[in-house]
Amino acid sequence: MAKTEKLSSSLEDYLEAIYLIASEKGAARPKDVADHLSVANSSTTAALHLLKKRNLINHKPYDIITLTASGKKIATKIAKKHEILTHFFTEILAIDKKTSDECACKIEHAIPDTVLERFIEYINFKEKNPTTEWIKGVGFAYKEER
Amino acid sequence: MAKTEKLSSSLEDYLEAIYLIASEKGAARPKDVADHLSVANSSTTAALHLLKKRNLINHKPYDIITLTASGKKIATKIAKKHEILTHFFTEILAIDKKTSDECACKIEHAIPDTVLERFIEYINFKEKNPTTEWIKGVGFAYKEER
DNA sequence: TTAAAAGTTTAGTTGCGTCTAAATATCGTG
DNA sequence: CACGATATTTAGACGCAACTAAACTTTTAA
Repeated sequence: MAKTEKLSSSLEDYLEAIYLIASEKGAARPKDVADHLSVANSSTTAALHLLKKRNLINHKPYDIITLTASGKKIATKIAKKHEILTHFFTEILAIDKKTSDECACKIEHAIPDTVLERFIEYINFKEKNPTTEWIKGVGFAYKEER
Repeated sequence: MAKTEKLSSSLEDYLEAIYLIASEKGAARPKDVADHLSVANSSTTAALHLLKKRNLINHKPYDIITLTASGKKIATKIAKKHEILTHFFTEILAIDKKTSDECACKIEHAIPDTVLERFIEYINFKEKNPTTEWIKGVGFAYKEER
């Protein structure tokens, strides 16, 4: 197994972009990634070298970019974080889509898995029990049980 | 009025640290700041130069650090963001204090004022109306009224 | 089928934020 | 009050992530 040092926010952004583009149109090209992230093409090239060195993507010069198995695993997790956070902002805090997306994009790299889990549980709880109180119920139950 | 370019996350951290230390023990010294942020003393010196250039702090070599009026205004806002986010994590998501603090510290720089306001309103609403549903009530009311 | 356009990479630069090492200043105590 | 401990600053370096400009490759269209 390759070294699993934490990715920088920047590299996470590139990986996520590749994942989203590939999901949408089959394969990602450097230009797509650069456009998606609003960076210069050469910045993407540099990032691709780093992601390839970590075995997260497959890429030969002038060719398309695909995710390796471990790259896909990480990218999926990042995209999910983004999605959950956006959902929380739009559906719970009633914030507009654009702002929600921007916030999610910036903070998704800083939210540990354990905290994301709580967001998910909280959202699910709210949606299944719209009239029940989480704070004094499940919230406190967590504090005692875990 | 001095140029009001957005502070980097890093400089916001230094400013917040100075504010917290000063609140607690009257005046902040470079060493206190360095310890608080777990950085080298010389990193703090560099940051102090930048904050002074922006007229956010008063500082002469080998002397204590104080906040200017505008520095205090910004620092207060950052500290408040931190406090609100920590409160949300601990009281709403029932996350432990340490993790909550770490998360708040990382994301406080990325949350726009408008979003923070929603966090505050949401927390207040939950605490005043523990059995009422925000999502289908006030949440949707916001969407219609604003 | 070839020339222009579009995409990609390389090379070199910059800014920021950190670090270590070394120089300098201040503080505290014998 | 002087000297050792502690704090602070300066100097110099590094890594990261972006940029521009220029070289090179691929695609497209006349």
